[in-house]
Amino acid sequence: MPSTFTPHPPAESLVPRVAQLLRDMLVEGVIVPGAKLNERELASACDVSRTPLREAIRMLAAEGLVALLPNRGAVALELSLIDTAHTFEVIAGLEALSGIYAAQRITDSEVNEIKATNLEMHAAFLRRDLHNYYRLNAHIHAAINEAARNPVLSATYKQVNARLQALRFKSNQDADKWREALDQHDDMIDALEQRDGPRLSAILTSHLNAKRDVVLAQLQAKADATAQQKKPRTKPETKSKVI
Amino acid sequence: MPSTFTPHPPAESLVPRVAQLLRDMLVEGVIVPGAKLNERELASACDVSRTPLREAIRMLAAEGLVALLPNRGAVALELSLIDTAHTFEVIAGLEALSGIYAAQRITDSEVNEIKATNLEMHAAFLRRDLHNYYRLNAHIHAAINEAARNPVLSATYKQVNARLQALRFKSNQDADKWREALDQHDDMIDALEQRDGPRLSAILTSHLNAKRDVVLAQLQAKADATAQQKKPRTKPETKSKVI
DNA sequence: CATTTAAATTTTGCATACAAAATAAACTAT
DNA sequence: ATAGTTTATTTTGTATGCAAAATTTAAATG
Repeated sequence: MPSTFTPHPPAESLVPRVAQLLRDMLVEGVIVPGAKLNERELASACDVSRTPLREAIRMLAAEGLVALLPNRGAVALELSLIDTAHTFEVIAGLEALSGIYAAQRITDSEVNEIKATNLEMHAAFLRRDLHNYYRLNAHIHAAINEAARNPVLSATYKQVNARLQALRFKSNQDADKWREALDQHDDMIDALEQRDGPRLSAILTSHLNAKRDVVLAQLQAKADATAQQKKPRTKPETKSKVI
Repeated sequence: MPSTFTPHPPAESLVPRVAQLLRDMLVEGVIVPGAKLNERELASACDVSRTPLREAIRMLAAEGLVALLPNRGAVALELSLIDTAHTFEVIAGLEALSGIYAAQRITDSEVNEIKATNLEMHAAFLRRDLHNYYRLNAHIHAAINEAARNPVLSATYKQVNARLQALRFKSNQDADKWREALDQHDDMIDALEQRDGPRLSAILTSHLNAKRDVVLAQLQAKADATAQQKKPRTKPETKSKVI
């Protein structure tokens, strides 16, 4: 109980706050995929008791961001190659759906905002500014989703998309594919301006499929590298702790 | 090791079990939309303490089956007309997506199983056997979803669909529309046999749109009736408890 | 008699306590 | 030493206790 007066009143309850903290940690990669969630540790880190922490963890489990192991707590979601492919299939479907409705419901000013963001993204590309490129890219996709004017769709999209974000696959990509992605974004905006839902939907689908291929290739490469690391000789002198 | 031998070992932990119990109660209508979930009451009904019950409730909240009200517990999901429309849009999109992949991945024996179920459903229609009609209908849609061979899609579909199930809109429908729905099912199977994904997808979309219209009309009618009920006179003698 | 206001009760939210299970450490025997 | 076994420690799962907030009931005021 804080005897020192709290600047902002008790605010909302702990569970949603802790859930958001954990969500951020998972999506930002502070908690890496496969890591186990120690209740005592996280509880003290979030400065709450285990009760609200556990309730938050259960919410994240229902959201698919962590997996619950009976009697063994929770671990951060770890997507296999096949899981990732499946998740991309769903995301592609949800974005395609967003595209259909966004084309019907988007306002002119929203289109303008997306156009502006797209230009900023091109600028980030020219500067090879990965961080802002990804940020602006995510912003465009989120804007299309919002323009679909369907909160159920938005929530579903965000939930599934968060699992992919937790992968943290923002590595530098092939220049050609990158340029291709930018072209697709230009096409998207064109379809949006013409309010051509089916075309926007098709572009989004192929865009997401291309992204899926890039991500899967990266994951595969990373997996190969890790496997290589594991047997450079028949047996490395000592188990070199890979931290 | 338990000294008193347990017929079935301790089994799994309480939270998943309680969550499924509550899920069933919500989907089966034992807990009606808008009803408040009393923790003490439900805990004793499920024969557990409030701790695992609360964790289960948080999971259902993340699944969208209940809403959490700060300091006021949880209430069973209550969908407005517009919420229902939004949810149907998402379900239609997810089923359309399932259709695309199911056409690519379904086996002959799975198609046969669906054909058989479809015939049983026709039989149920002839007998005006609502209960089995709805059961078999749900079974067909679930089978198509499974045939898409995408666990992420299946899970997402089930999660969103559960919210609609909780509406319990299984009232007797217009005979013409009903026949129409049956025709659409026949068409679906035809498209499946031909492995025509886009066609199956289109049929599923229009099928779901038709279903949405029926459900919305029913909800509207019910809402009108309730509104009517509310002012037959300036005030009914006593608040007649509608249980 | 309706409408506030105040007291009593219930209910939620959170922390703590304890048992069962899992994990880590220490020990023994080969 | 190494494998297996036993003991200690940690960690999870569940129940209980208590304070704050909300709800209900009763009293009081106009």
